[in-house]
Amino acid sequence: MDRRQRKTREAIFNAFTDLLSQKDFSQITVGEIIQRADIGRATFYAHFETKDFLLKELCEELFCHLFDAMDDQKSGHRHIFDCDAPDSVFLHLFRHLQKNDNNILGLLSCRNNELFLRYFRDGLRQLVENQLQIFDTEKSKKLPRSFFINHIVSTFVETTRWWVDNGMKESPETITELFLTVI
Amino acid sequence: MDRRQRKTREAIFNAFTDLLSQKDFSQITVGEIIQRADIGRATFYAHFETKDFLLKELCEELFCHLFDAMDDQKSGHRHIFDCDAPDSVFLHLFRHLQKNDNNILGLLSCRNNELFLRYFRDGLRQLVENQLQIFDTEKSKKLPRSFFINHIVSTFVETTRWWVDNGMKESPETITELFLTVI
DNA sequence: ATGTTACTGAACTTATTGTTCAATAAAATT
DNA sequence: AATTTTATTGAACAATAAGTTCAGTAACAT
Repeated sequence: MDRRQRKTREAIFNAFTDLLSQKDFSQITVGEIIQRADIGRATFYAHFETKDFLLKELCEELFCHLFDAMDDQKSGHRHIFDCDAPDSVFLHLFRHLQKNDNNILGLLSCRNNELFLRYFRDGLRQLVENQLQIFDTEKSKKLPRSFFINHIVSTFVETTRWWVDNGMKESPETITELFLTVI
Repeated sequence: MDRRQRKTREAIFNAFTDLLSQKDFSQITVGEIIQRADIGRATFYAHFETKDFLLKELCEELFCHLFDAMDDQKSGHRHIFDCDAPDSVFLHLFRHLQKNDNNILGLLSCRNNELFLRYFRDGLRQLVENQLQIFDTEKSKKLPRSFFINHIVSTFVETTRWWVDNGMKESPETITELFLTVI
């Protein structure tokens, strides 16, 4: 990819995440983005069809990065639900989130958009589906599969949200424990 | 309240819920609302400052109605977590939702707005907080209070969402059971 | 009957979106 | 090094929507 393209793309993403941490997605205008990114209006539209697509691509970058890192580590780990096991996928996820390399948490905070959460959930859902065979307990067999997956995903998202909204005082280990307790 | 005011207010609410069941909140314009409600533009703004306030007031009406009905029945019911008990608050909630008197479910469906969900959660949170003393189990005592409340509320919302998105094939009783199983 | 309040409709300003295009600068190709 | 391709620019443009204003009219209350 052209260096110029990479640079403007980066500039747009940076400006956009900055703005997202300050205000709701729906109130961010293209004008603000290009002003902060210091690029021309036409350039923005050369890269992204709409603001929605910008969010979509940003999410894809962030989440693919996050979930790919998980996928690398998942093979061979059986005790996904043993919170003492240092290789718990969920613990890894919480640790990655805590680092907050690319400001995922800013976006996850409650003032932000449903669209963003949808991408996060979709990524998680895939991850959980891949691991599902591992935790067939007596309890889970009574439940419809999609319901059960949905519940795990939702609980993970809401746990993370609670964590962020309360200042992330707890360690990833503690949060993983809380999460596994309620599951 | 003036009959004229009541009528236009009603007309606006009706037009708005109609539109909400068809498309996302963010894509609904004031123009569409007033056209469908058959009122003047200035009239709309005489009633509601913005589209956001319209949603806010609509939610307040719907949820106050819903949760007030619950409050009427809550006193004296101790076995809130016993799903066989016919007086389970959650069962009542699911039943009320199934009736869908005022199209809450249309609004709850996944394509709709975060703002709407926030009001729903707020109402639920209050309800759950009021009932919290009832279910102090060994499990729940280990958890931070706000985390636990949040978890119950989230699980209720997500259960309902799953129910709606899957066509509401299950009876309120079944859903209550699923809900209580994962809690 | 009179005064008050709510609705109307049309015109208007402002803000935002998304497009177009000719000019320019950077990258790739020969 | 010269040439071609590609990305960016900036400004102008049309289209849509938000929100305001106000004089005129209809409904309500006393």
